[in-house]
Amino acid sequence: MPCSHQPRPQECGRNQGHSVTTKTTAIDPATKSMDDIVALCKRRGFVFPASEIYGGLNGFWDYGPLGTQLKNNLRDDWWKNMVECPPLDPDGHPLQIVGLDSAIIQNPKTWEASGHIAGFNDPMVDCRGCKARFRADHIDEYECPLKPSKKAGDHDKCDLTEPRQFNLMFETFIGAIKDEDAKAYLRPETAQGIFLDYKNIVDTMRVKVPFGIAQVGKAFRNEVTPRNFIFRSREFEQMEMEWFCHPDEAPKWYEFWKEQRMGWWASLGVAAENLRFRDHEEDELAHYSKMCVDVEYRYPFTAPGFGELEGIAHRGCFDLTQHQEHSKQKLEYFDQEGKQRYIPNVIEPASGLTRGVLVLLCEAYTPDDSRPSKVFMKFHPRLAPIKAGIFPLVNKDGMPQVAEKLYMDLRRRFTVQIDVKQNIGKRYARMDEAGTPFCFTVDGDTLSGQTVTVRHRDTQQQERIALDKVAEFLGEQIEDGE
RNA sequence: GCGGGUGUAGCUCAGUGGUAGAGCGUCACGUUGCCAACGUGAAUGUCGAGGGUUCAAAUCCCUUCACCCGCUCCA
Repeated sequence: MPCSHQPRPQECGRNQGHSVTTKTTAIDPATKSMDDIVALCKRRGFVFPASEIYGGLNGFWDYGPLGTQLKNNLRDDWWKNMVECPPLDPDGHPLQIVGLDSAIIQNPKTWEASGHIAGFNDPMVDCRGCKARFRADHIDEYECPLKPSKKAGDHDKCDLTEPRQFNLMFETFIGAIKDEDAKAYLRPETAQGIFLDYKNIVDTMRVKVPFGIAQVGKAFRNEVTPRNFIFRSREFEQMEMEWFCHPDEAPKWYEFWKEQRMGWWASLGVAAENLRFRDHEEDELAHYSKMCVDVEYRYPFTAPGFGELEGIAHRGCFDLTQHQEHSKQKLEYFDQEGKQRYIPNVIEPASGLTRGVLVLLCEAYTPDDSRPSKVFMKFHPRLAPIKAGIFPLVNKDGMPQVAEKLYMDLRRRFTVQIDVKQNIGKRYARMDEAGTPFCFTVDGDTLSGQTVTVRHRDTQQQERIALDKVAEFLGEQIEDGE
């Protein structure tokens, strides 16, 4: 679960020694307009407002055909790097991480144990005079801007509303009868499902501490103010991994995962200057956390400042201890070699998948007045929703037939599109907005020389390659990037 | 939740009480010889939604919803 934080000025946070080097050619996000990005997302089928024909629904978004593909590609890359081919430990051995897909609705006791029911139900008080809202239990700390010399506790009683409950968890009811006994919650984070299945996994999967359990899935929070496109929505998707380790080794692994996670984001083509770490101050740490650092991105709406993308938290033994107490099930780990019994500590890299999609969209968005589309989406080829467009230069002289054959060939391995309509420039322009890194064009020389042109999205340059090497070319480009 | 702004075709917008419009995009046919070319034709709207005033409402009034900005909130 990403940790909470207050926005801070840019100067307060600095990259703290991560060793990633990325070429610094990125466009300043402050020059990108969120309105333009949102408009392109709709125009090209990345993201739509949810239930738009009924006027939409605040805090909910649909991922269109290209957005879904982009999100799946990001999710798959995370899964591959976390579960299927996890990083090597400092000694060069592959880490052990297994996958999980737990239920969205769990026994409600889960959320009592995790602290969410207590933490999600802060009674809030509004001041009618200065329109401020604050926690009822913080009433003495609050300073009213209208009466800066006075504390909120000094307000006239009639200025303050009664304390009101704000429940940030979505409630639902199990079964057809809607009463308190049937009340349940949509999970506000995916992490707890991992702790609930921790014992099952230890018992069945032959894992030994240290090991990890990874999960990708939806989570729901009844946010007070959904804002900034898909940055804060009420239904969102998380990618979380809980790393279980010996308490003595937790600080080491905390540093390890911090570096790993930053490295992964950089590997997706996110410019180093738009990423940074920000350590949480002691007073902003969540109830469960001993240490927490955010990976932050410079979003167009936060620039020149940064906003949260992923949180790496040292959760100590809080969660397993809580669940052990509440469930009365023994969740200790027995170390055969060390002959010791203990509750593992947890390091949690938790990122927002949908927030990651937003980062990819913002980072890829590249205005370019020199081209017909005026803008193109510079996705890393590995993440691009469409890998290549296949075009006959003109729709005659046998070119469509050759293009069709190439398409039928490539579609088995890659997400590709064929387009025979209208002129070639229009087709290139559409692919620029979709962020398609390559276009293969069948022209007159294809018929005689068995070659096609490759048009590169970022440079608009063309080169000629053999028709029977196209699949190989595409495979290499997607593996290595451009 | 508070304050301000916006809402008319897929997009950008015009229309201030009297038959719903333009450009771009989309689609079809023709054309095409590498970057949204051209010709002809076509589709697309309860003017965000609901209610009210009026002979008549995109236009005036009320309510509501969504989005944007600023607060607030974000375990």
